Formats: sequence, structure tokens, C-alpha cells
Amino acid sequence: MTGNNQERYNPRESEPHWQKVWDERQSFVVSDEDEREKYYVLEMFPYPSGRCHVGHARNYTMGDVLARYKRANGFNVLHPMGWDAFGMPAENAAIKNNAHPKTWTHQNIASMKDQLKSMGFSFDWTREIATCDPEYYEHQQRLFLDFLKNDLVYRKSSKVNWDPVDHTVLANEQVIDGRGWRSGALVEQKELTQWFFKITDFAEDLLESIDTLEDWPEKVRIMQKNWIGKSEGLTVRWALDPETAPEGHCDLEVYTTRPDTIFGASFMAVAADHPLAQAAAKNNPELEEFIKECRRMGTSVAALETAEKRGFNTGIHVKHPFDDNWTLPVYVANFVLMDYGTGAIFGCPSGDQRDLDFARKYDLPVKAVVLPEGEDAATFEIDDVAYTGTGVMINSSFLDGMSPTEAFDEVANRLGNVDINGNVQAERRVNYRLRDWGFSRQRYWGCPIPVVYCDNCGIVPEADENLPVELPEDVSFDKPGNPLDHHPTWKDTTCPNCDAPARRETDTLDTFVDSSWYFARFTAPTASTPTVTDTADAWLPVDQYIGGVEHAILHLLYSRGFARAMKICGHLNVTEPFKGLFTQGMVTHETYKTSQGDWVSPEELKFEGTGDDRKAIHLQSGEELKIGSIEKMSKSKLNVIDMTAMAESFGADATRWFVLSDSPPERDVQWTEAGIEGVWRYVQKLWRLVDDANAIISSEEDGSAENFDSEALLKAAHKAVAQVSESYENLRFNRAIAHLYDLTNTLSKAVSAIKLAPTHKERAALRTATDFLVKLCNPIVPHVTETCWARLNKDSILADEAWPVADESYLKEDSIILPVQVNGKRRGEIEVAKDLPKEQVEDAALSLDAVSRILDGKSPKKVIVVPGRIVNVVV
RNA sequence: GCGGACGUGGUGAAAUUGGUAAACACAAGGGACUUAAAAUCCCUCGCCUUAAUCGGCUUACGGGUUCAAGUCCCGUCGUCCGCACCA
Repeated sequence: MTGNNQERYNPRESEPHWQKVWDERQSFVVSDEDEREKYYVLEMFPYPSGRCHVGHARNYTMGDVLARYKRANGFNVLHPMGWDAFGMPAENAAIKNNAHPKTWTHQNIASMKDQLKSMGFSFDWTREIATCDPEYYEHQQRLFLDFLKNDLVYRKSSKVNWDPVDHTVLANEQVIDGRGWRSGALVEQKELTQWFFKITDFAEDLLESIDTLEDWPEKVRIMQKNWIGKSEGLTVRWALDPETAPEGHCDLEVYTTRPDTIFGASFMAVAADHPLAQAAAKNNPELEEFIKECRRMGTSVAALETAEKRGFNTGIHVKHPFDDNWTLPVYVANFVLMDYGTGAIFGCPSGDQRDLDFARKYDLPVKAVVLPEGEDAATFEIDDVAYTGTGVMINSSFLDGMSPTEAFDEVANRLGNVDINGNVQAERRVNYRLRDWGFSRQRYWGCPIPVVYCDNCGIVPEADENLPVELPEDVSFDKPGNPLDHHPTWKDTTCPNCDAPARRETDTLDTFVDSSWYFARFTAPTASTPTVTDTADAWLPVDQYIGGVEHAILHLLYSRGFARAMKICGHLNVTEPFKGLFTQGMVTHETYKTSQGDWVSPEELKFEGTGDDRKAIHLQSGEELKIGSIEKMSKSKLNVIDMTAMAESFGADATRWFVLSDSPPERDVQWTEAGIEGVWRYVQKLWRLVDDANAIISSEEDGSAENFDSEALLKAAHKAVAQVSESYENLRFNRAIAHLYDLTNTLSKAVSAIKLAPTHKERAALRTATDFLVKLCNPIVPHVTETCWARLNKDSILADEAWPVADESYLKEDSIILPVQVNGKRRGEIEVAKDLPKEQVEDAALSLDAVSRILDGKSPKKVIVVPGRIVNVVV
């Protein structure tokens, strides 16, 4: 390092400067007319919670690096940004601070947009959309009406969490230990008629097409497959014992994927909402109380399934399909879901852990019916672990000796021919775990559902010319419940059909609807129809979609379902909206709470002590805070670190580099600022190094003596181009950074090796290596590299420059170093020509001192030569 | 409870996907330069043993497959994400 330059790179000056230059030149504004090949990079758009946090920084930096890299590679890159702007926090702010959701949201958007701009992200801001703007949701309403016309949405009754004190519907998140978060009242389940999107129409296609999503992470594909949950089973009708059957009920239909275990059945269980349970409860107050208790559990599956398994014997009995004299009790059980299958099961304790736990609890028989290989039928017993594997049927009458698969078919065939109360007793049925998407919300801050209820005409779609159905602004949040419903006049309208007075739908759409098609709207953000089909087809699918793993199922599945529905309605022609998916790891942080249970932000506390004695002290009150678990950064838990706080001290470039360095992008990271000083030093070093190199490059004098190996420098430079390009291509940003450090170190050594006037060759090598380094770093640190580029006397800006190309001839290695192992342990290494024949490699390895010492004159048992990799001598 | 992942030095991690474990960094320690500090540069840095080399051990834990395992298989423990009204 010559180190004679005492100047420093100043991001405070350079960053706004280059942002202005890019802005003025419209460097990132993309045109539909461009002839070059398209590339659509999209990061999941943010909810405008107020400020961007470092998790956002990680997400958007990844997308930006890819966008800039692809642009330099000659693609016409679409890289838009917008706002997922409807949602509960805006209403909560309205209740808490008396801020109107619209004002609150727009202020947040303005502030977050400033933050994003200051980070130098290459978004095409001319395409910005906010889902809460009528210009956006008008088209969403159009989509809704098209779906309605095409039979893709419908109404049905379903359950919500009901707060009986606040008279309001609660989100699962607002139910804490079975109580409403504000009122503290025990939550009840309540039936409401709501709007549903028929995503199950696409279940089979959504499942099958997963195999075509080759650029998706395997884990997401597995999760979606499991979520759709296709199973092939049997519905079986069990005759009720007439003695015990409630009036009007003669059989009970269950769904099972294991009809082979039918002789292991020991009880029946139905959901609390099952008609048979309802009927049985009519003259059984205790059962009625039990059912009521089940309804107090909230609606989330996680809550239901983690609750203690409980059942209530209804006194009803069923007859076993293969034995009239065998009756089984019918229970109402809190773990049976009305939504899945038929809402009723038969319990086979030996073959299902949950059934076994239930049987042990209520002292029901446990009979093994599948014998694992290697066990003896006479002694095999189920203790407290159910056996779910395969084997041979036992204790199962005519099924004995069959495999479970054969037994499945046998049961299906036999019962398929039996008539019970006018129906076949058993039918094969393909079942999906996937349910239709209930997307009505009883809230204000969402897209109004454009339908009208007319006493004459019933449910009437709003006329197209009346769209958008706009949210009223004069709403009050004084009382709980849906402000749209409370509004004195808003719901009064006239029927688009008959002009009679009518009422508007007061439910709004789930915010997941907003994000299920925004990627399509970005392709024509101001069009007077939801999309312009040709334009959408030209841009879609999104080539690389980047966002958190937490969206692996719902958002991505809904979007896939919407794309199919939009295709049916003619808005798109693609089926799969996201060709490539990258799920970044979450940025996590400790959480802190006061003794009252209020969350405290990390900015409002200090630490005392270390290790086990570490204490968090609230700055304001001096109170010792409870240090909670490490969780995903979220506004609701206040464990967020502001995105630009670091940028204000160290610059956007250093922040961008920092969030990508070290950790692989798909891995969760616990946020820490440790290391940012090192990045700051690197940015300074890069700038200084370019400056020093430039001084040498631009000197006119050619020396005659070599200062450094210029061939080696060129080799390193070209190798870096290959490695860094490959890393960007595969979104392995941490590896790209390691390679960039390597090239920087090599270049830096060359520059500081210059003691005499450099030769012409040396200056040429330095020029190439320096240009490459600056270009390779540019996607991550675009501001400082533009400054460097200008320093190198270039008359272009880097944003317009093409990506460097590695010269293959520099990438070849003539000789390689092979490690030599003896019995799998490394004992030495040999340097050999790259294509040296195996025998000669073997000889070279055996002649190593370390090897011959161990061999001690004996000949080896075997020598394994893996070309280009390793030699292993087995003794 | 169910589904999906992850676990490597003081720290973040790398390992061409079964082939030299610890690349590249951060932190720490030592040194050079300086009146001093900052900045910068050089050196050391998994553990044990040794003056140093040599040697031995080491990828959460316990088994297994293989010439060879961080990587594949089985089990255990821990952490995180999702579970349909948070976004």
C-alpha cells in the first residue's frame, strides 16, 4: 500500500450524488418496447409499518445485486417496488393514536420510500403501486367480479374468533391463550357467512405443477405438497345401532386412509360441529357443555392440536361393517376437524399415535393389526408407541396374511358392493387437506367487496362503471367492530340491477388478495384493466422472486391459485407466476419486555454485565427487562433495527455489503452490528486502492524491471470474474464477497510491490484487474464503485457498463496439487500435471516419504485415485 | 400436535455437493510507523502435546454405510419458521 493519500471516501457526499445521477438519467426506468431479453426481478413488497428494518435491507439488497448484475449482462430488467398497504396495523394505529389509516399508511410509505431511495436500490419507481389506492383496488374488484362470474368465488358459512365483550372478530394473532387481546374475554367460535375463493378447484394442478418449479427450493416444494395434502382413501358408512341413534340419523360416514386397519378400530370420533354431535347434545346437557368448551378453543389448527386431547362419550354406538355383533362407542373429540374429510374418523389405536393416546386415556381396547417384519404375532403388543409402518395383517379375520395395501383393496371391494340405507357402504375418494380460501374480513382497511344485497334481486355484482367501490374516509374507530358496518350511510346504495334501495357488502378482502396479483399489475401499473394481457405475458413469469421463508406456503400458494383464476378470466396466460424463487433467511433479534408485558425496542435499553449475568435495563425507567426469545424481526414485537441507522454512520454501500457478507443468504441470522467497522474499512480500502492503482496506470513512463508477476495478477482477475459471476448467478452473495476480498488482496499486493517504474505489461495488468474489481463490486456497492469509475477517468457511468467477461485461457491450470491419504488420513500432497495418467499419479503418491514410511516395504492393498481430487492408499 | 429446515473455532462462516475441515472475514494478541492517538502495514490465532517440528483429537450427541462422511442412513437433544384472520 503506498498510502500517500490521506483523503477519505465520503459516502455522505457520493451516495446522494450518484442517486441523483441515476435518477436524472432514468437509469432504471424500464420500457416494454426494449428489444433485449427480459428479466423480471421481484422482491416481496413490504407492509408499510413505518420504517424499514435490516431484514428489509437484506431482502432488497439481494434483489438489487441481481437486478444490477442482470442489467450489466444485457437484460431488459424489470425491478419494481410497491406497498402492501392494507392491513390491521393501520386500524390499530387508528384506535390507539387516533390517526386515520389512510394518513398513517401514506406517511409510512413516504418515510420508507425515502429510506429505500437512500440505499441506492435500482427500482423503477415509475411503476410504484400501493394496494390501498383506489387505482389499484379498483382492478382487484374487477378481478373479484370476474371470478364471481366464472364461479370461482362463492359464499358459505364458516367460523371466526368472536370476542363477546368487544363484539368484534379477532385474528388468530389477537387470540392469546384463548382470550381476546384487548378485552381479555374468553373467545368464542361464531358462524358467519363469508366469501370464499375456490382454490380447491386447482388442487390437483397446483400439486402436479410443483414438479415443474425447478428453480424453487426443494423445501418449499415439499411444504406446498404437504399443505395440499392429497390422500387416497375410503369413505366408510358405519350403521348406527338403532337403540342408541338420535332421531333422523342412521349411519355415520368417516373418511380413512387406512381402511386396512378396520379390525383394529376401537372407537369413533366426530368433530364438535358434526351434525351427529349436535343431535346427540340435544338431550344431553353435559355433552352440550363439552361442545361449548370445544368452541372456546379459537379457530386456529395449531391451538386445537396442541390442546389436551379430550373426548366425550355420546352413548351412541355404531356396528362394525364386518361384524354385526361388534359395536363401537361414538365420541365427540376436540382434535377431530370438521373441515377435513367428513368430520368423523374411526380410531385405530395400534396404528395411530393420537388414537392410541386417546384410547389409553379413555381405557379403550388396543389391538395390533399390522405385524412388523421380524416380530412374532403371538407376542407382538402395542405399548405406548403406535406402529404406523408396513408389515402383515393380523387379528383381522379375512385380511390376515395380506399386506396393508392388499387389505386396503379388499376392504374397498367388499364394502363397495354393500348397500347401507340406500347408499354404498364404502367408496374410494381422493381427498385434499387444502381448503377453500375464506377471504372475507370484517374490517375497514381493506379492499371493499363490490357486491350489493338487494331485496328483489339478491346478491348483485356492482356495475363496472361504478367501480371502484371506494372506502369512505369519514369513519370512526370509537366503537369496536367493523367501521364500514357502523357507517351511517356508506352501505346504503341502489341495486345496479333494479334501482331499488339496496345494501353494500361491508366485508373487505383479506390482504393476501392484494399480494396475490401485484406482480402482474407491475407489468402495466396504470392500465385501465387489471392487466394488459399481452404485456403481462411478455414480462411474466417473474424470473427471480425473493422473499422470506415465512411466505413459503400461504402467499405463494394463493398467488399460484390466483394466476390460474386470472388465466381463466383472460387476464394472463401464464400458469406459474414465479419461475425462480429464493427464500432468504430471516433476520432475528432478541425480544425485551417490561414486567407489565409491554414490548421494548432494543434502542430503548442498555446492557449491563455479560454472559449469564447479562441484564437489559430500560433507559427510561431503569427497570430490569425480561430478555425474551430470539425471533423474526417484526414491528409488533418491537425487536427491529432500523435499516438506515447503520447507513447514516457508515453509508448505504457499507450497509449493503455488510448484510450480504458472511452468512449464506438462505440462512437465518441473528442481527449484530459487530463487523460493520471492518466493512467500512474495506470500502475505504477499495477506494484508496483504485486511487493508487490509477496513479500507476496513468503514468506515462515504462520501466524495464518487473515488480510483480503480472500474469498471476491477470489470472487472479479473470478467475474472480468467473467465480463472482457464478456466485451472483446463484445468489451466493457471501461467496461472491469472499472472492472479491481475494481479488482485492491480490491487487493490493501487486500495487504495493511496485518499487520501480512499472513495465508496460504491469500497467496493462493493473488496469484490467482494477477495472474488473470495480465492476464486480458494483452490484453490491454501487455508489463507491461509480466514484472509483470516475476516478479511473472513464467517460461512462458504471450503471451503463457491460459485465466483464473472463478469458478462458486464464482459467486453465496446468498442474494441480493432489492430497495423498493413507487409510483416509491425509499424509502429504503431490504436484502433478493435470492430465497425468492414473498409474503415474499412483507411483508419485507411493513414492512420497510419508507414504513409504507407513508402508514400510509392504505393498498397499488398494490405491484409489480420483482424478483431479485425491489419492487414497489403503494399507 | 403436525409439516419444513438448521446445528462446523472466541464470532459470522467456507468446503468444487462423498474426496486436504476451518477459505474469506470479524474479534483478540503481538510488532512496525507516529511525540501521541487514529488510520495503515506485517505476524499469530480450533483443541491437546511439544522449545519447535512430529504426532494425536475435532463439524450438537450416539450409532451405521464407505477406501473415504461436515456432507448419505437411523436415533437423540437443541433452535427457528409455518399451521389457513399478522404480513
